[in-house]
Amino acid sequence: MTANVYGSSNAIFLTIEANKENIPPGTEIDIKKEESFLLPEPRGNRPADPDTESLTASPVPRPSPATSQLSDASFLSQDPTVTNSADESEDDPEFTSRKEKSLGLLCQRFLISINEETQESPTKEVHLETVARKMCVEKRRIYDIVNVMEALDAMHKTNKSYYQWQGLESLPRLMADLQAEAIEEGLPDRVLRVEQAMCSFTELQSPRGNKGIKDTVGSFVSGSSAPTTPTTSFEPRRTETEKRSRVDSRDRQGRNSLAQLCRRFLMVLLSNPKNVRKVSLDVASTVLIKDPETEGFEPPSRSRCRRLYDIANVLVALGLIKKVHYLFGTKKIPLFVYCGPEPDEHASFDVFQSVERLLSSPQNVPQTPVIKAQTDKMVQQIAGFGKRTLSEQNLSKPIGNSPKIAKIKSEMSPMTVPVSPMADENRLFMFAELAAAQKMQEDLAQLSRSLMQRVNTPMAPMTAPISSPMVGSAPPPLPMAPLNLSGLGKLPPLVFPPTQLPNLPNTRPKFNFPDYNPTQSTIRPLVSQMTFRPELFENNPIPPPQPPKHLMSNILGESKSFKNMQNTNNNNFFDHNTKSSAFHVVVKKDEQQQRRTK
DNA sequence: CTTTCCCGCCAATCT
DNA sequence: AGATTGGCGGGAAAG
Repeated sequence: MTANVYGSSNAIFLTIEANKENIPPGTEIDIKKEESFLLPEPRGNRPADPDTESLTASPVPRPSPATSQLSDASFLSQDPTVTNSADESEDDPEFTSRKEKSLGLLCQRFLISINEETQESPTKEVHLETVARKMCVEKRRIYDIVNVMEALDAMHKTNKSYYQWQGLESLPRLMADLQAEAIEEGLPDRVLRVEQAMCSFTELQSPRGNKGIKDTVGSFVSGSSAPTTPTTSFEPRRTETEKRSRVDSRDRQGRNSLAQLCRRFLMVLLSNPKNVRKVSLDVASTVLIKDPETEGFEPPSRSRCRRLYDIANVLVALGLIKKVHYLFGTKKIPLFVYCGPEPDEHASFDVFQSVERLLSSPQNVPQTPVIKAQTDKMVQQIAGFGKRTLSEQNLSKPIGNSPKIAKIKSEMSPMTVPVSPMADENRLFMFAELAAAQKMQEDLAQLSRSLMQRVNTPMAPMTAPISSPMVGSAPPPLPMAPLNLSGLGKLPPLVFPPTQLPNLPNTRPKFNFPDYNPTQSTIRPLVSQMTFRPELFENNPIPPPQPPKHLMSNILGESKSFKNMQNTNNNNFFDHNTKSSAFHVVVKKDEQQQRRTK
């Protein structure tokens, strides 16, 4: 009696109570698509913004011709799962849903526009005004995207309102740089500390008290860190204040600028080894926004975090990261998972292909007729663009003679890239890997190995490189290994659950992505199940956690939910009769819509 | 209710 | 001084 269905027309989730024994807390589920790709919710009458209207120059009149008509609510019918929500079917031709205006979608349209613009300009220069006009958005919005593009070295300013498009082919290299920079800066270390601090917050809040051992539920987030680059353990060699700012000096306060934030965000993700590159929103925001020395581990203010959403939306649109949710008790903790190109100085990346695939996926394409037509067009253009401009260096010869808009369904180019049996959704996000796959595949193990050596850190009980093929019945590698990091002597050890993970069938293909393996994902926690030992935390330089102010997921303020939970559900954190069981699995529910009643 | 994030004010910078 | 950029946070939509 703990499954509850919720969602809207475009995304339905089924919350199922999981078995505490079988499904580790924090099981990663979801696969909820990013909003940018969800279909717009037809909402009827909008209140009609009282104030805003008048004053602000709303440069962008109404909905763009392209999107204006998505009034058509008929698309709703196409999702049979949608049974609830009586709020649909309202349509107002005038009304543009919020989702249509999302930064993510905008970003994709931006790419299209850039394409068109650069076609006429051999110098690849684009005029922002023009682009903005073409996209029917106000210039301000374009800046958000441009800033991120700048951070990715995809474009740079040449003149007033003019930017030169440089493309994202060198993204792998950029990633390699960022990764190196992150390591130099000791970021992995920092991330780890923040995670541990968060962990302690969580721990303390456990209504069960924290004496226990296995009391950490859903533990902390961000799954990342640990094995992570054994990277840890290096003192921030501050030798590089200079390279710190690759984003040109014009950026205002640097640290808080969108561009800077974007790069650092990627750095945080890249602080982890392949396949374990994920961070929670709160950890990310704390690491990125707060000052390591002076601001402690309290998640930053709400407003300071908003930028992170902007960045994430753009990165999602580019297919560089995806967003999933990790369930922690009643909360869904957002995790950002890196799925961009593997850092590699020599590889090349094809964003357009990425976007193409992204858009080609029926699951990510809003299926409203209008939107669909729109995205189809985008796909076409992108396909063309990609061919024209990236042809040579395209690593993805696989698609060679492929149809421009290949409907990349479930079996998306299995012939070109070794793909493990994974859910479509999962596979969808692998496109970036796929782009550079073939070659990379062979180098991976080696790369990661060399990286580790380079960092020269003891690799504790981690028996095999994360990227190594799964072997027979060996238990899948945990995303985190017991820590034994030289630089963290003062940090309390993290203890893993003693229980053995069930063996997996030994039929796994040679090349797989543990993080995305459906089978595995149900038995292995995305984020560790580490147990935090407060008693070992004593001499820790890290400021002891203050009275918890928030839940993991609620970095933006106090968590009322949690308070309630503390008060009312105090003695049974795992109360299975509560809607908020600590163990829930959110399953994207597309096919069967089992509304359960309570 | 909480989370996400669009919108546009307005200040810092540039021309 | 006017124009560009872009930090920032209010508040509404979405969940």
